[in-house]
Amino acid sequence: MYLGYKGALLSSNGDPRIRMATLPAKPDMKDRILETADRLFYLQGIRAVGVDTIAAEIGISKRTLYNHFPSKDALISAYLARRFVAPRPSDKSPVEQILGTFDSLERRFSAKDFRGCPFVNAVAELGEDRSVRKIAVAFKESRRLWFRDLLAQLGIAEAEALATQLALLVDGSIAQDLVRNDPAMARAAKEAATVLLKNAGVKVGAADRQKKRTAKKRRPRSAS
Amino acid sequence: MYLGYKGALLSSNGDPRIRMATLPAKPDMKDRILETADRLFYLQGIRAVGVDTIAAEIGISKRTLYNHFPSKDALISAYLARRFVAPRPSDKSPVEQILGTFDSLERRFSAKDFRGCPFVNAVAELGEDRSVRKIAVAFKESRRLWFRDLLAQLGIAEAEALATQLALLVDGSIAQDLVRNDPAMARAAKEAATVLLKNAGVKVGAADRQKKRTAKKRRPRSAS
DNA sequence: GCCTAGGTACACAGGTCTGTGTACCTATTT
DNA sequence: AAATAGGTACACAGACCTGTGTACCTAGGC
Repeated sequence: MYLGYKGALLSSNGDPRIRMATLPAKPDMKDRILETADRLFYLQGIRAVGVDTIAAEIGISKRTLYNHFPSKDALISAYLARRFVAPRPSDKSPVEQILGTFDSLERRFSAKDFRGCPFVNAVAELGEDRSVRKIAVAFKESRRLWFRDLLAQLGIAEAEALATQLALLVDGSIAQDLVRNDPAMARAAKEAATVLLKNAGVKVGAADRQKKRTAKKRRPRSAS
Repeated sequence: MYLGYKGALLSSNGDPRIRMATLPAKPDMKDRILETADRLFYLQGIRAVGVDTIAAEIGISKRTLYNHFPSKDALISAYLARRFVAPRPSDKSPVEQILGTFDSLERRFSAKDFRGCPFVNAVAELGEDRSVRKIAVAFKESRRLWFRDLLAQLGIAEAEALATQLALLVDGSIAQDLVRNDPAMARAAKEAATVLLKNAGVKVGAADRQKKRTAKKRRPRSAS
């Protein structure tokens, strides 16, 4: 027997007036669908997850899903749009923000539900789909520009080129971690980023270099 | 009417003795299947390509395909195994080999049939598939070790760490090019790699830095 | 001349996928 | 009280997928 969401369960279960007044105050069905689709798409792959699966996971009927999204493609687009979050402004120094990026990455790599960059994965999976490519490019460029502006604040002449290189390190560590499942890739990227920054004339303080709580079996003298 | 491959066409087309002696010397059906699967899997994605499509592309029946590979999974494994090519030994200096990697990448990026790293793509698409992950890790590690050994030849102390960083740049540029379709990502990676090498005490000659045929709108003084 | 290996053609089982149609049920608004 | 909005249950169309069954045909080796 299919029960669906709680409201249905209760109301099909005796006196309908028993149901709690706030129950059908479901927190926006559309959001629930999107959130579930996000999780499944990201963890298992877009093609690997059918709309049936998404609906079943929430406990709604497929019909309801299609009442909120006209097609799976629309759901995919919404999924990627939802993943496009701009970095929030910070009080920290530009250098701290730049290097902190790699600390964040390391934390995310350590989470067991990290599965690479959703945009890169989507492009890899969906190939030449125009809209997917478009949003993926926009995302990559937004992060590059974020780096560039921070570097510009530091007065770096080659901010453009260096921002691109930092973006390479970010995506490289993500790809490597996706395959290897090794959060140390983020540390390696941070060390490389530090060298690049220093080479561009940025003063990198020791506090920026050593932020980690647990340094596991690292050679202490490894320069950067 | 279905004709299939040339041998069938000719022999069903009048006197059977007309057929050229070497025609059914088909260059190993298995290889043809694998080569076609490779092309389609790589360009369109593994899940996106059915065995029907592969068979139709060659002009053979699906039955023939299944006589050579017991399942699609086996075909996928063979595809990835085929992509696992170790870098061939070279006479060039270690530095030239390392930096030449990025020149090769730029050339590959410029080809219109480049679609990222097949191993990363397969992991992104197939998720937690054990055998896929295994071969992908092996491939990534083999390249990292190749870098490491070249660096060791140069007497670099931190060969391990630096090799990892170079690998990050390689995969970063691949991911970025997959999304952006911009071969310049390889140049950016090469410039970053040059900085890292110099920082490790490697002497990088001008010949290593300037190998490109056409330098398009580059600031001439951009350090590396 | 016969046998075998490896093709071909074609049907089909059984599953999954996206997307729709339809009838009903319930809560809120008017 | 009636209408509306947004659920549910369920069937189904139509496509596509992997994989199998079967009967045939042909070239080459014995």
